[in-house]
Amino acid sequence: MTPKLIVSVALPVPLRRLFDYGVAQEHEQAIRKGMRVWVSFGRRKLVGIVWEVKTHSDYDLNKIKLIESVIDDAPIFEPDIQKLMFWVSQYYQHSLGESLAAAMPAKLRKGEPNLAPKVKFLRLTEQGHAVEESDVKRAPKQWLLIKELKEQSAKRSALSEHFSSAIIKAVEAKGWVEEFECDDSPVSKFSDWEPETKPKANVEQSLAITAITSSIGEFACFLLEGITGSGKTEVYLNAIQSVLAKQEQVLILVPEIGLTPQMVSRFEKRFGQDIGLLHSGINDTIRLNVWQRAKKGELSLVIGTRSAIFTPFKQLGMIIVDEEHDNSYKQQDGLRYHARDIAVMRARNNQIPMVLGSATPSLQTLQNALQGKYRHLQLRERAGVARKAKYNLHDIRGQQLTFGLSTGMITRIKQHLDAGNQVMIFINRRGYAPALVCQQCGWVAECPRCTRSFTLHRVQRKLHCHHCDNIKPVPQQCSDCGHQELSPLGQGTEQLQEGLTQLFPGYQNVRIDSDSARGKDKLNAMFEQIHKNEFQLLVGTQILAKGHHFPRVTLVVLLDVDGALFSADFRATEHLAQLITQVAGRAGRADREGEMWLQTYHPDHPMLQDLINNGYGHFSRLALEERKHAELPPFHFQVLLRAQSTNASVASNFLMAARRLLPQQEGLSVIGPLPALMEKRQGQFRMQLILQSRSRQLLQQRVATLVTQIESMPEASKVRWSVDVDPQDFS
DNA sequence: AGCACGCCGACT
DNA sequence: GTCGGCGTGCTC
Repeated sequence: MTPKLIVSVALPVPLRRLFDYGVAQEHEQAIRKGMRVWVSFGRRKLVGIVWEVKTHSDYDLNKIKLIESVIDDAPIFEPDIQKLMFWVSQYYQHSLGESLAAAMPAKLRKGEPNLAPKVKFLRLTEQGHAVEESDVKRAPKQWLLIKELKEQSAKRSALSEHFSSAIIKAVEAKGWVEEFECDDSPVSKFSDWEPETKPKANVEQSLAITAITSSIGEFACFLLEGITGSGKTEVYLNAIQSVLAKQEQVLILVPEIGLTPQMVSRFEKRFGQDIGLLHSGINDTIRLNVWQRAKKGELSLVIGTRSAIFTPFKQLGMIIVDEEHDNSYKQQDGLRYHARDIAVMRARNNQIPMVLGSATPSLQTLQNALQGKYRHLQLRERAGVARKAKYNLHDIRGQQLTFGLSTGMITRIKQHLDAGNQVMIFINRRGYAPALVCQQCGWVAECPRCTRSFTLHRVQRKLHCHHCDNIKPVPQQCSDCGHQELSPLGQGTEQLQEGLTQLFPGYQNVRIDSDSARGKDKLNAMFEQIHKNEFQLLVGTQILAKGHHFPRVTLVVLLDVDGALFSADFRATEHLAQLITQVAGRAGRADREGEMWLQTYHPDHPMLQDLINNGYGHFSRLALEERKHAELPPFHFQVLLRAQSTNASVASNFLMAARRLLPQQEGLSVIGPLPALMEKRQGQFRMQLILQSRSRQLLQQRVATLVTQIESMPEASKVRWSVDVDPQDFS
């Protein structure tokens, strides 16, 4: 019998189309768009999202299968997210099913029920209610627990914060207390909370707050440009307060490593509410819980990294994207979305204001602000303590370097240390040395899969390929000539740390990079130690520049700025300027101005000159002019078609075939196929085709048809290919 | 992407 | 004689 109802289902497969299934009569009443269903697909079972409920199908009704089961009794995707995700899948040219899967908490993706999680509570039994203080004279702690439970039952987890497990077990064993399960009710732990006294806003802050709050209830996008210490967070807090007062919710996006416990506690203290946190350290259970409570409207505030942009809300009133220029907002595989850009679309759909905050706005956002698409709010005054560090270029041409440091720089570091201050040194390279070379014949230890030199890690006694995670023991001899003297070439954080131990024996140093900060709380623990002045010399990569303020640091040295000046990536100078400015803003304090030194072989480079003399604001406007002349983003839009294969010509032929599908057209330029910046990685040859246009609409249309054509191309099944809209990274 | 089918080479 | 290599093709 042919089914009366047909549903189009979005499935987590890379195929850019929907699949029709029949609905058995028993499910006809229950099924609606946005619900999850189990379906059989080929030989496997998948969780899909119902995207359309209809009465006929264009597909062969004899071949159509029935839905196996309907998982949800209410849609997990409400109309606003449906609309957003449809736009996402079109904009990023990605399968709708995979896009929706990326927007779901893992547990829902796996088909687990969308039930409110049960939480264990403890309550008194009848016997327990009868217990008097005199009955437990010898067990005062037990009496305290009983007394507390006489008032009301409580979460087991909350009780175990004040009572040891021995005490809880003891009263359970006596039959006085029993466990029961209940929905996790959002009992606020801030019942006795009193709002902290709000700092008085300065003129610029007040202007910003008024501008934002007067846009509540309509779409408006603000660029809040404020140097570090200018009180951006205070502006956020005030704007949030106005949204919360209307019983609406706020979503705050933060970079991957920007979410510090200090920041969370600042929000908790101000608003006295539970805050939903979503970042890499949050497990699947809590993730689902936050998702559910935000959707029900039980959480007013959610702070999260990139993927938190997909969190459903009952009544979203504002979105804030902090450190908007940060690159961790761009997903680098699968659905290659930019959370900031989706946020703008979401705010527009929902007719709510959004705030993009940064001390160093991305050129894209700045351009939007300059041409009036976003409102530009600036905080120029330093509201509180710190003063900005003073920039200096240090010409190292013809200088003798010890561990990458000039003699003059070593003296300067010593002076700062002897004055009781901390010194921070940046080097953008992990490990001991970026290469291991044979003294005799010049052979370099190379990763066979990437044809790039291995990085020597002395701590782990391993060669490590930073492009594919390939790890090898350190060879004892050259594999070309057999010579036994292999020596490290170049310098990484490990070697610099070793050097600092030698050069400054009286001072403690610490290395902070993704090797040493592995583990979830390790990084925060190290920052804590730095604040306690347990270390005076801080060595690290970019990770050191994000999110933290170092009031004791009065000298910052950047060792390798030159790489970015001549990079093949046109955004390298933008990123360097952002790094330099961010670091400068995070060092120093009121009573002593910090200094910042950039060691360079190119002290006359116009970009460095402009940045140190005129600051980021001037630099970025000049950089925009350059981008305009070079016809690069944000003035022109790009889409990258990537292809990889074990065979270089297969990848290249595929892209050439793709290129032939594009008609010569006014306003569309096609570059390539060209090898990627990382030409070979993990044994795969990587090629790319760049499509570029002044018109986003034209580009979008051409890519859409191109992708459809590629899908039916025979060469397409022989390569791994993907589309990257607004690529941030050409590696 | 999976997953199976299918047709050719080295093993018990 | 079979196990298993990855090329090809399909998924409502």
